[in-house]
Parts: sequence; structure tokens; C-alpha cells
Amino acid sequence: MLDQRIKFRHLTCFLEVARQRSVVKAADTLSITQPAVSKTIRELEEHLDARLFDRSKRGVTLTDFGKVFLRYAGASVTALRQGVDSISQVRMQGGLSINLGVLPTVAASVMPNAIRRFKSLSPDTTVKVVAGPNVMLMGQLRVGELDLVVGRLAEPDQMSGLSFIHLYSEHISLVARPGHPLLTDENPDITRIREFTVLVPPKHAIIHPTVDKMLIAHGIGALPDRIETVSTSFGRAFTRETDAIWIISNGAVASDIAEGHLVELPIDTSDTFGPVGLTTRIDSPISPPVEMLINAVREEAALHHATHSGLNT
Amino acid sequence: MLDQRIKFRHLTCFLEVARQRSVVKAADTLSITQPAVSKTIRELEEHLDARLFDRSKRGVTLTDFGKVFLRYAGASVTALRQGVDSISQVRMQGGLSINLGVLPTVAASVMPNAIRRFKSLSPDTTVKVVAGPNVMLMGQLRVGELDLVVGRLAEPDQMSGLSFIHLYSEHISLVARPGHPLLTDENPDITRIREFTVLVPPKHAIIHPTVDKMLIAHGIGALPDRIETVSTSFGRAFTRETDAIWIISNGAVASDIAEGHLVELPIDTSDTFGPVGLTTRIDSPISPPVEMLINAVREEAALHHATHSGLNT
DNA sequence: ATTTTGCATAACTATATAATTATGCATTGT
DNA sequence: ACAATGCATAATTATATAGTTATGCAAAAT
Repeated sequence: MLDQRIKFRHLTCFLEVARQRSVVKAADTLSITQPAVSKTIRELEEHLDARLFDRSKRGVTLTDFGKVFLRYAGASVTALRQGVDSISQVRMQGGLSINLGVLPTVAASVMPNAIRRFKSLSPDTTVKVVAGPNVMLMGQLRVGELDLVVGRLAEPDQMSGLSFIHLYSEHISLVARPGHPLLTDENPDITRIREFTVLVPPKHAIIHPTVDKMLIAHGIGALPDRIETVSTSFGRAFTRETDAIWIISNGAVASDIAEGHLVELPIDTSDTFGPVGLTTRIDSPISPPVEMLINAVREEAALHHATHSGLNT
Repeated sequence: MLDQRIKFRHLTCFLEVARQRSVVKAADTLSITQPAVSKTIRELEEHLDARLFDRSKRGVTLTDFGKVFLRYAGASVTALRQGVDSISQVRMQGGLSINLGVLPTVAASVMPNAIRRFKSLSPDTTVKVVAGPNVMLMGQLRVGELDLVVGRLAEPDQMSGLSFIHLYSEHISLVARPGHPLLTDENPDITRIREFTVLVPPKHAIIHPTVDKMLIAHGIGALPDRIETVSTSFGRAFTRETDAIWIISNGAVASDIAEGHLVELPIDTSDTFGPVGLTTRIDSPISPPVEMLINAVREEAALHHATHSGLNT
């Protein structure tokens, strides 16, 4: 049971005294008299039924209780401050907004449903969806321009200061149009893809090194006829209309495969398995609306994974 | 500036009304009269200078402002509740404690200093350090027996419900005693390691699949003479005393290499690069003491990486 | 040996608080 | 049309609040 007599006044006073390690100094910055501070602290201690400070003649120091309570008290007033701030934000821009970076893997698979799910819970929050090269998105995330990036786990050197939440794993697929010449074989010779135009992810894409490794592992060197593309819509259209082969993360084409618009080449890509998830900043705490979006994405991903897992195993 | 007139009474009242969508019902569960609730809400609205509810004749509904404020208000009182709770916890068990899982990679490199750093900031928090097979540690983490696991990123299928914070990346090393026969060559034939006893990580180790891939990539099949071991102290002693070769994550033997007790075989292990970091539960929020420990580890890792990065590039 | 520093306590006071009861008023439902 | 519902407002009151000034007291500093 929370003691209703505890007020924010007590917490702010406590925090200030703890910070300054001095009743007098705290009183000064709070613009009240020293006895007022003494009394407020004593009240808080009585409400909590625990000593928060050890008093000495050259200042005060936190007790064990105080040290522990300090963090939570800080969190509590911070939350309220944020709440007050966010209200004025809403007033200004007419609604909260979340800035979301989306990588190709999930842009067409989980995210549409995830965002719909989120909007049904929180219809007044504007969600801004940004796509682009992952390096750019990660940069924006680190700077605070984005609140969240969804997609494959980026290269380690890009992940400093960021936190990753795993959703599911997927592999990379080689897809072609139905009726493609290579599909006639049961076990096609993978090196024959050199005979066709191959769409590959560009150098800055997360999956680029993985694709390279895979090609090398399968004994394929540099591809003679290659197109580098970021655009899944281009890749999709081009692959369906020509004999090109498209190397792309499975999630980006899962629905096309399911619907028969594209066909996966029967080639072992098990070592291209990689984690897909949510990337956030580690320092700034996750705001409640973003947390809701995260939950929506996780739920949707679980659902998605359950229905599509057959493709991945 | 936070309006000091806002009290927890206002927040709890607001939360209750929001939950019940009714002033009368909220008044009932709060055991006060309906006008008292009306007035409290009005006060809060005045302090925030924003309408939180739309009043109608069949209950009240949250405004946009209210919806936004709701989350933060909840977070604020939750934090205070936790604070009050944690005090009684401290009283009972005589000090907060953190349960920490440590994988071999960091057990001997970053963690000792990181924990020392943390203890200097927060000497009254007991840190319990647990080692063991990563599968077990991850299981304990998921159940809540551990608060944090530090080490290599686990396999994706173990990461559901967990969040990963990247610290740095490291590769896997092949080490042997100084003066080992293979070290005489400038560019030794890696397949010759078959001639020696090889210490490899056991099947459940995180790096096991990576090691396997590497061996295959270098054209080495199954090793004829192998010892599987979890124990770094055994591995260390055995490798120093015999001609055995030890395949182990670099972090576990970095100091031994630096001090010349062990020597790294000049073999390309660049594709064994993998992320090392902190794994936490995603659902339960990170408690302030754990957050402090996380920061300590991050700072120490940054330092560690800065001084040791020459080894990794 | 003083003086200063730092906190605690006491006595006091205007104001705010947190309820209460009583009443009003506009919908909703019958 | 009338009762019931649900919230708002007003008047009232005991109590808590949030400070203030004045004073005391022990440890540090000079």
C-alpha cells in the first residue's frame, strides 16, 4: 500500500539533498529555509519508516535505504516530468508521434499488421515510418531522430549504444519467377546462377556480407551479371518479368512466395540464418508509447513466426 | 518546471478513473465520495492546464491529453511503489543483491574490473556472480533467477524474450604454449593441428557452431584427438603444459596472450567475429541497481576495447 | 578557545487540503 | 413523462501543510 501522504515535494527535496549531500545547500537551491528541508526529509522518513540519511556535522550521507530509494524516487519524478512535457507536446503538434525505421525484411511482412495492431490500441499516436539504408537508419536512431528500428541485426560496429531485442530469425532466399529454367532440376547446380542476371543487395545492406560469404561457400566467385538494388518493389517486378535471380532476405518476399508469384530456388541457405528484431537506444529510457509499439511488434512477430515458421525450418 | 501541487493522490485517482471510465466507480474503490473524485480530477487538470477527460452522461473518457498522460502517471506511481517495496526488501535481506551470469569470454577480462567499478559506486549492493553453460544461464535469466548475463550473443532461438546490448566484438583464437612446434613456421598449415590434441568448446557452448564452421571452412574435418572442455582454468593449464591447441574465445585468454603465457597461432579467424554484450529480460523493467551495473560494464568494456582493440583488427 | 558550520527542534501561522453533505442539471432508459 | 444515472458545483469543516523565525547543540575549522 502506497502511503498517500508522500508527495512529490518530498521526493524532489530528497533528491536535491541526496545530490548536494547537504541540507543547507539543498534548501538554498530549493529556495526554502533549512528547517523546512529538515522537516520535509523527516516527514518522508516517517512515511517510509526508514532512515534515508546519516546526519553528521559536515553534511549528510545516504543510508543503504536511501541509496536504494534514490533511484526509484528519481524514476518517479522523471516519469511525471515526462508526462507533463508530453502534454505540452501534444498541444503543440496535435498528437504524439513515434518515428520508426523499417528495414526491407519486415517492411512487407510483420510491420503492416504490427502497426495496425498498435493503432487499434493507441489510435491517436502518429507513427512515422521511415525506410532507407540501414546505416542511415542506425545513425538517425543513435541521434534520436528515430525511436526504433525494426529489421535484421546490424553489424556489431554499428551497434554501440544500441540495444537489440530478438523477434525471430530468418534466412536469405534465392528467388525467381515461376517456371524459371533453373527450377526444372530437382537439385540444380547453384553455380549456374552465373548464367543469369542476379539482383543482390547493395554494399551498405546488412545482409551484404552474409550473401557474399554464402556465394563463396558455394564456390561462386564474383557474379558477372549483377544488379545491386535497395528497392524491393523494383526487385519484385524485375524478377517476375525476367529470368533474373533475386537474392533477398526471406521476409521481404515471404508473401510473394506464399502466393506463388515468386519461387524459392532449392538451395541450402541455412548458414545465412540471422536474427531479426528491434533496435533501440540504450541510454534514453523507452517512452510508454514506444513500449506499446514494441509490444505490438513482438506480438505480431510471434503470430507471424507461428504461421510462417514452416518456411524456415 | 514540475508543479509541486501535483500529488500522488491526484495520480492514483486519475489512474483509477481512467481504468474504470467512471467517477462514481472510482470513488467507490478509492473509498471516498464522488465529489471528492470530481474535485481531485479537476485539480489535476488545473495543475496540468489540460482537460484529461471528456465528461458525458454515461461515464467519462480520456482525451488525447489524458491518454498520453496516463502512461507516464502509471510509470510514476509504479516507480514510487517499487521504491517503497525495495526499502522493505533491503530491511529484510540486509542489502540489495544482483544476480549476474558470466560467460567465459568476459569472466577473466572485462568483468573483474567492471564489478570493481560498480562496487566502488554502490558498495552495499551484493553481486552474485554465476558461471555455467550458456543455455542454463539464459534459462535462469528468462525465469528471473538472474538479472543479467554477460558474454557472447546466444543463438537466436534462445533469445526470445531477451534483449541484447552490444559491448564489443571479438573473434575466436587458436592458442598454444610458447615454443609450440607449429609456431616455428611463419605461415603454418592449419590442417596440421590435426596432429595435436585440440581443446574445443563443448556442444552447448555458444561458440561451438562458429568453431565448427571455421574448421570446415579451413578444410579440416573432424578432429581425431579432441578434448571438450568448459573449464578455462583446465584449458589454460593443459595448454601451457602440453602441445595441445586450444580453440577459445579471444576474451578468455587475452590476458594470457598479453603476458606471453600463451601464443596465438597466426591463422585467419576473421569470420568467427561475434558480438559480446549484455543480455537482459525484455519484459520486466531494468531496476536502477542493475542499470548502474550495466553502465559500469559498458564503461569498462569501452576502456577494455580501447586498450585491446589492437588485438582484434 | 573561539568561531563557524551544519543540522535539529520548537513554536507559530496562514493557507491549502481533503474530505464531507446537500443540491443541481443534463442525459438515458423505461 | 419520470425515474435513474452520472457528473458538477457549492458550502462547510477539521486537519494537514508548508512554510516561517528563533534557538540549541555538537563537531570542525581557525
